[in-house]
Amino acid sequence: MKNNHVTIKHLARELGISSSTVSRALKDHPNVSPETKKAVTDLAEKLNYLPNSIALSLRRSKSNTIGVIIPEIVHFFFSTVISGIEDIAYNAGYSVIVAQSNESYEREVMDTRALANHRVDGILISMSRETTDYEHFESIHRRGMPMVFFDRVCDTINCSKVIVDDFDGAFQVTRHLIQQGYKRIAYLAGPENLIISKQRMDGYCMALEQYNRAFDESLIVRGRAADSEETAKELTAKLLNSPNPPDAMFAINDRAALGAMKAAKEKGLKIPQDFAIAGFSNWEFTSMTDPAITTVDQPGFKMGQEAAKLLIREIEAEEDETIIPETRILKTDLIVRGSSLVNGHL
Amino acid sequence: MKNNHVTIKHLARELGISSSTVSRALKDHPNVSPETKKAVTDLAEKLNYLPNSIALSLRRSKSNTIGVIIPEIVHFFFSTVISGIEDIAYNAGYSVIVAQSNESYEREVMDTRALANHRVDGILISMSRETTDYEHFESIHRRGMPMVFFDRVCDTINCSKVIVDDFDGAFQVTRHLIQQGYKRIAYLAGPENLIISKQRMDGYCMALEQYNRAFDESLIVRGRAADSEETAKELTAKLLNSPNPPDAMFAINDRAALGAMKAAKEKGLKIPQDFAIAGFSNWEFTSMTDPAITTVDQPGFKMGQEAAKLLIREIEAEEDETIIPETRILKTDLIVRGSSLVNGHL
DNA sequence: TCAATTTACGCAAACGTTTGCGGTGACGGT
DNA sequence: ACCGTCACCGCAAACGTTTGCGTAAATTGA
Repeated sequence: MKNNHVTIKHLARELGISSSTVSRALKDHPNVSPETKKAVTDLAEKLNYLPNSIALSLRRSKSNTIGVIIPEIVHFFFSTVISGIEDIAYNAGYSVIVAQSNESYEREVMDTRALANHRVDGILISMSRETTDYEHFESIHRRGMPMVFFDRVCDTINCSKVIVDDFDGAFQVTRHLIQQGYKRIAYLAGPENLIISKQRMDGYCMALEQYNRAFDESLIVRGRAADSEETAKELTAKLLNSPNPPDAMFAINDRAALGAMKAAKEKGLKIPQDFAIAGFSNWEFTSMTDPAITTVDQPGFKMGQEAAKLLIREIEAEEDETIIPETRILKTDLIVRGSSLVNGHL
Repeated sequence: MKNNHVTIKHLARELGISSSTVSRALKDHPNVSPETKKAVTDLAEKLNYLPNSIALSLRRSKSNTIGVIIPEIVHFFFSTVISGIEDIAYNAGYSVIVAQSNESYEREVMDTRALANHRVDGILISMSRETTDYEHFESIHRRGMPMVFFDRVCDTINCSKVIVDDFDGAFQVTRHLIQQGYKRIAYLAGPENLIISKQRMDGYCMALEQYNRAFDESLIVRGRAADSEETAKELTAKLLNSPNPPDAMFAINDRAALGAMKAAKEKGLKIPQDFAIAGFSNWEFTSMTDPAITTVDQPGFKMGQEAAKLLIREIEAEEDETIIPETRILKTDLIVRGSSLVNGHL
C-alpha cells in the first residue's frame, strides 16, 4: 500500500517507450510526436503521476526551497514577515522551510547547518538576540549560499538586508506627540546594544531638536523595559512618581507601551488627557486596548516580501552576473490612536 | 565561487579511495580501518563536508520533512501550533515546510499537491474554512501518505486527529459565570456549520442544565459574530438594548468577546459588575485589555506537539505494523480574569 | 534512385549517497 | 603447501529525473 509513487519509469514501461521520451513528452518537447505526447499525458493523468522533486533537485542541484531562520514564530511581527515571505516564495515556485532559533545562539547555529545540508537555495535570517559571533553565517556565505538578513541584521556580512526606518518612525511619533501639545515627552528605551534601539532614540532626539525642545536626560528611562510588560510598568511608575513627571511617553515597543499605560492607569492618570502614550511596531493588540495605543506600523508583510524578492533574485542570477548587495529601508507608518489623540481631532 | 559543495566523491578522490569506503568511514562502519577513518573524518572536517540530504532522500525515498497546511500563519493560535510542531519535528530530525491556505480552498488543493510532489514524509493539516470537498486529501491518503488533522479536522478521512475539548471548555466557562452569580448568561454563537461552534454551544447548554437554569433562546445570538469584532459589537449592542438584557456573555471566541466588551462599555456598563464577559482561545491580547478577558486556553503548543508525534509515529512505523488512527482530545484550561471576576475572590 | 535532411526516439551518463556482494591480501593452522 | 578466516576495501546498482548525442526510419529534394 505504501510507497507506490508512480514514476516516469512506470509510465515508460507501461507504454513500451523510454523514460527519456516520457520526460520530453511531459514537458512538451518538440522532438516527440503528438500521438506519443497524448498517450503519455493521458496515462500520467490517469495514474496521477507527480514528478519527484527530490530527484529533480538532485539532478539540477537546486532544491527550490528557501530557509527562514527567525527568533520565534509566535510573534505578531515575525509571523507577518513569514507570511510575506511565503507569498513571494509560493508564487515563484519555492517552498519555505522555517526554523526558529528561540533566541538561542546555539540553536541558530544548528539551524543554519541543518538548512545548509538540506541544500536550500538560499536563507533568510533574522538573528537571535544572543548572537554576537557570525562565523556560522560567514562560513556558508563564503561558499556562495545566497542570504538576506531582515530586521535583525548582521553588519559584518556583505549581503542584502531589509530593515525598517526606525529613525524616521521614532521621529514621526515624537513629532506627533509634540504637535499634540505635550511638553515633557519621556522615552522608554531598549537595550543599548541593539541597533534599532539606538536608531529610535536618535529619531526621538531629532524631533525634539527640530522643535526646539530641550533634551532632558531625566526623561530617558534606560533599562530592560523592552523585555517585559512588567518591568516597563515598574520603570514608568517610578518615573511618574518623580518630582517633575512627564506628560507623554514614547516606548521602544508596544509591549513596553502597554506596561506604561497600566502604570499610568494605576496612578489614576487619564489617557491621553493627563498622559499620552505611544509604542512601536503596531502589534495586533494595540488596537484592542482601551484606549487603543498610538504606534508605528512596521510593514512586516512587505519586509518579508522584499527580503524574499532580494533572495530569489540572487538565487536566480546567472552564473556570470554579480549581484551587488543592497540594503532596503522600509518606510514606517504612524498610526494615531486614542492613547495620544487629544480633542478628538487629527 | 558557487556550487562548490564538497561531496563524498571529492573526499574519495583526494584520499585515493572509493566513495563506498568514505561513506562507511563517515558513519563509523566496522569494516573500515581506524587509520582510514581518521583520514576521512579529518579531511571531511577540513573541507567542511556536509552530507547532501537531497541525495540521501532520493536514496532512501524519505525526505525527513513534514508539511504543514494551515489557514493562516499570522494568527496567535496557529503560530503557537506551528511552534509545537517545530519543537517535536526538530528533535526527531525533521524539517518543517509550512504552507498557508489563506482560508482558500483552491490554495489548499495546490498546497497539498505541492507538498506531495515535494515528497514530504507526512502532512499536518488544519483545514480552510471554505473546504467542503476532501478529494485532494483523500487521493494522497489513499496512496499511503501519513497525515494528521488538527483543530479543523476532516471527519470523512480515517486518520489521526488532534482536537480540543470544546464542549468541556464551554462547560467550564459557563459554569464559572453561573458560580459567579450571573443570572442571565448570553451566548454569542459562531457559524452553525462549524463543529467547534456546535460543541461550545452544547457545553454552554449542559452547564445551564446542570445548574437548573432555563435555556432562553432570546439569549442566543446567532450570526457572523465570530468573524469580526465589529459585528460582534453590533450584535451585542442590540442584545443589550433589548427589554430583558443579559448580565453576562460567553462569546464563541476572544475577538467576539472584545467586540462585546466594547459594546458594553459604550453603553456605560461596568465590567464585570454590570456585565461579565468571557471568550474562548486565550489569544494573546486577552490579558492586555482593560479589564483582562476571562477565556479558555486552548493548548496550541501542545496540540502541535501531539499532532507531530502522531504523525512521526506513523511515518516511522514498520512496514508490517498497521497504525490505528487515534483521535486525541486535549483538555482546555479556564483562565479567569477581570472581565468576569466579582468581589476579587476566586 | 540516391543522398540529404528531418522526425522521433533510445542510450547512457550524471546528480550524491548507500549497500550487498565480491575480491584481495595477510595471517595462522595443519 | 594448502585452506579457512578475517579485515579491509572497491564495484556497481539503485533512487527518479534530465539531456547531449547517436541512430533508425521517414521524408524531402534533385
